[in-house]
Amino acid sequence: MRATPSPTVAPDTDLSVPPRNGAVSAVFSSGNRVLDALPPLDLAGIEHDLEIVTLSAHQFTHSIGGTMHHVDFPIDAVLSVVATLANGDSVEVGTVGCEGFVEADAALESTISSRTSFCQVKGRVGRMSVKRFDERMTASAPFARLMRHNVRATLFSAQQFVACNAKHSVLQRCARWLCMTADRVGSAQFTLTHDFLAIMLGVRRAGVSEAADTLSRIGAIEYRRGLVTVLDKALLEGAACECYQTCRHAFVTSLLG
Amino acid sequence: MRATPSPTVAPDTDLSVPPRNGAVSAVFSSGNRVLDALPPLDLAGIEHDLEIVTLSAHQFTHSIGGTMHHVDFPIDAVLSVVATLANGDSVEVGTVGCEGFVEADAALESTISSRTSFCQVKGRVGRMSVKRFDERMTASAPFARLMRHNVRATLFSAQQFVACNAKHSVLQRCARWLCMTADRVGSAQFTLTHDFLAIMLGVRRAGVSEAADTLSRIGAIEYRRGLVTVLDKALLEGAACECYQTCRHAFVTSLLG
DNA sequence: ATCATTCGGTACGCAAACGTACCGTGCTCC
DNA sequence: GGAGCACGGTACGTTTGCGTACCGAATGAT
Repeated sequence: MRATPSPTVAPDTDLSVPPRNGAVSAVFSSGNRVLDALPPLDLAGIEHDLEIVTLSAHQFTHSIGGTMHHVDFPIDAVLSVVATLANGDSVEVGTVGCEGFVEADAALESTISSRTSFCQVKGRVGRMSVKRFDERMTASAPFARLMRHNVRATLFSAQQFVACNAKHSVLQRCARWLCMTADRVGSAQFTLTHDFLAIMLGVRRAGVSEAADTLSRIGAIEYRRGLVTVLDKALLEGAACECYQTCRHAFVTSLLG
Repeated sequence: MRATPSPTVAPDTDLSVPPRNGAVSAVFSSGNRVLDALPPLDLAGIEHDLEIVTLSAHQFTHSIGGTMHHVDFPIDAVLSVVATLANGDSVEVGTVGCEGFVEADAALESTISSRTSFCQVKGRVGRMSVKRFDERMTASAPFARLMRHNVRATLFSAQQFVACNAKHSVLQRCARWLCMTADRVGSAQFTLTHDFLAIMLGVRRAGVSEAADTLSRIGAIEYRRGLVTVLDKALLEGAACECYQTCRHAFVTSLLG
């Protein structure tokens, strides 16, 4: 499931996938950083509320306007939240990996999905029913606080992308996206076609191909038929706009309570 | 304070400024639609928690990273929430009028402002201390619910702007902004320089001038040295992208409980 | 009344990104 | 092994918007 990590991606990057503890560990670890940031008492029994679901690429998890039945806490899957415009174009408005959950609405006293979400990079999520989620929001102040802080980071990120889309180049945004996703899958390698990244960024497919070519030439990535490999994370970060670090910081902070 | 309404802007537009009741009315009305959507019991005594502050144009209300001392519920002022990029450019990531409040962070268990906000169109806000805000969040479930639903609409809007900035033209975005602001000030006339709108949209000043010229030619607006007048709202809406209606709908819905 | 400043109309060349298209290659499925 | 398809490299002309600059008009200050 997990690709061989590239030596240039530190396995303990703040937002990368934490190792899941086996039976030898005294403390349960879900693999999702938000849940794992809970105090032990508030994490207690959470394994019974989580169904581990393996999502395949492009599988939908939430539909705009639909009733939200469950909340997904990604482990090594990466989900995309998209907005669909009147002409049918979809643009990614948020990416969620092990540092967050889908959807934010659940923490805002709503049971209707305000956006459509789907699996961008295949992997596992911990799935919790909205009922259980609500019960925990009510019963556990630390749980509620953590979820709300995560929503804050989600809002912050969306706001950052507003500015990013207004001001930064296609190359910068491509690099940013790849950085963010590399952190989230916790691996230097993941599947992604130019076509899909183009849709997510709201640019041409050819534009992504050009950017990918540039990033390959400088030795930051390698691209082979839908499979990206991050060869040099530092170089990739250098090509990305500051939005990568800014958003990353927002999520790291949100986990600190 | 309120300019003569243009005949083409309905005075009872959903998001426009509601009339403030005088002593003749049995029910207190704050002039902010979120607060006024509260059940009478939960609105009780709120006038003692609100200080009516008149903001002048470009006056800051919240600074990124700063401690949040108060929450502002606009009455006829319009506030802008901006993101500042590494090169110093500021881009508007949210606009708040009588349909909302600043800042969302207060409803997400945070007392640190995650963004900078300032007054875009001069007018009044109802200012509540964070302490009182928190007390009401705890004491009144309807209050908390309303605030959280408002945050949901704020997040939705930010996400919409991500897609909007990726896909819509300067003309469409200018028209959208003017529509939104006209609703929020509840008047067909307000002060705004091309320069400022350009900064907010993240485009050139000259680009806004061109768009304003186009909108003037079709008879949608009139522009005179920092003073816009919406002559034909329907025409203006026609020039705007769908994001105007989409976001408007999100906020209207958020007020319904 | 005069002056300085703010604001917006307009224009120039330029760069980024667009829409589109064509084609080769690698993969998958018979 | 061959057919069909998905994917990406590349290229064309076009459009949009950028950066910049200049100027005149309206406004406000002295």
